[in-house]
Amino acid sequence: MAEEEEVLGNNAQGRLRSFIDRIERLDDDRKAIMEDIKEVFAEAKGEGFCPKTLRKTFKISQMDKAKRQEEEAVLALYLSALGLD
Amino acid sequence: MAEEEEVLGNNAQGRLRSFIDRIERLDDDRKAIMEDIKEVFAEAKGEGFCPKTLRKTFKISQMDKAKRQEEEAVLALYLSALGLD
Amino acid sequence: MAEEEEVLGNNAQGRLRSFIDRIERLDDDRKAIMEDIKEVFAEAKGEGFCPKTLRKTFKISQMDKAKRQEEEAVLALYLSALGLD
Amino acid sequence: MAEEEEVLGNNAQGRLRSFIDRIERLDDDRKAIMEDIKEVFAEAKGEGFCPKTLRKTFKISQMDKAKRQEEEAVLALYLSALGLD
DNA sequence: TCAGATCAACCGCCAC
DNA sequence: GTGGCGGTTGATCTGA
Repeated sequence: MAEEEEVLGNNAQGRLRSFIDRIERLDDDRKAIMEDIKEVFAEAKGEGFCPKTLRKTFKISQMDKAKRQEEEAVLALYLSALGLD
Repeated sequence: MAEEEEVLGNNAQGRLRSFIDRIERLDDDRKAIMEDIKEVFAEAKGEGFCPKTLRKTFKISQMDKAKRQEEEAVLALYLSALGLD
Repeated sequence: MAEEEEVLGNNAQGRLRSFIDRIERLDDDRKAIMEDIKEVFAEAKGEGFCPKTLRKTFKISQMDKAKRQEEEAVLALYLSALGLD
Repeated sequence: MAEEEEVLGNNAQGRLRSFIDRIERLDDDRKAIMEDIKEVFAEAKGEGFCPKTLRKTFKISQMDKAKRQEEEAVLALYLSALGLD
């Protein structure tokens, strides 16, 4: 009946450890996937595609079309007001 | 013999589509994992753990992994300060 | 009484131009300072100091300023871990 | 003839301190300017301008026009290849 | 020239 | 509903 480590209760302590472990595993998976994504961009670059533009393209493909056009309209408005178009 | 959509060449166009698709799939996986992580935090919160502290705890547990490497870096720093690099 | 350029209103247009101008000036200042910083590093390098190590040294000197606050944060973390937050 | 702190030589040590001090001062200036910039954006927002678009506008105003149009052309090409235009 | 690191901007959540 | 905050992303700069 030791008292050490009883601040949270052994039960809570075990749960805490379990949660942290699960998070760690999931986060490792996440990092692995991000590596994979980087590889795809690298491969595309190796075939002559511009990585920066590729990222923009992907982002736009994910965006709502209406919202995208609305944002572009506001931008065009500002640019026009400054004579930059 | 249509000429439309030939700006990139059919080949390049197919490659582009393939790359974007692969990225999209990987990104979906990534998002799914992030959802899982959120669920773990939510579950922990449901058991009375403070999510914010949990996050700090996880971060610190990761940092401690990195600590050894940081110590190496500090060593290198001091060596460098002595012009021994 | 021309109507062109009235999409934002002349007033808003002038304000926009003013904001952009102010930002531009400030950003120029910022860039100039960053050039100065680079010059200091270059000068130090010219005297035999390792720029990379110099950067780390500077960063550490700044971090130590922040250390006290970090310690407060750690205290709060532990309090939180005990459910006392 | 004390030996302490002689690793770099007193001279080099003084120079090092001087460099770090200069960098610190310049960096403080830089941070102050960034605060000013943030204030301008906040003020613009207070008058109804969209901060995000404002930032884009500023960035474009700083870009070389030719380069900008070239980048947009590549983006349009990719989007077109994906049928997203 | 390119990969890697550093840093500022954006975007969600959370608390108020 | 709003403001602050943590995390993520994107860009810039350094060093190989």
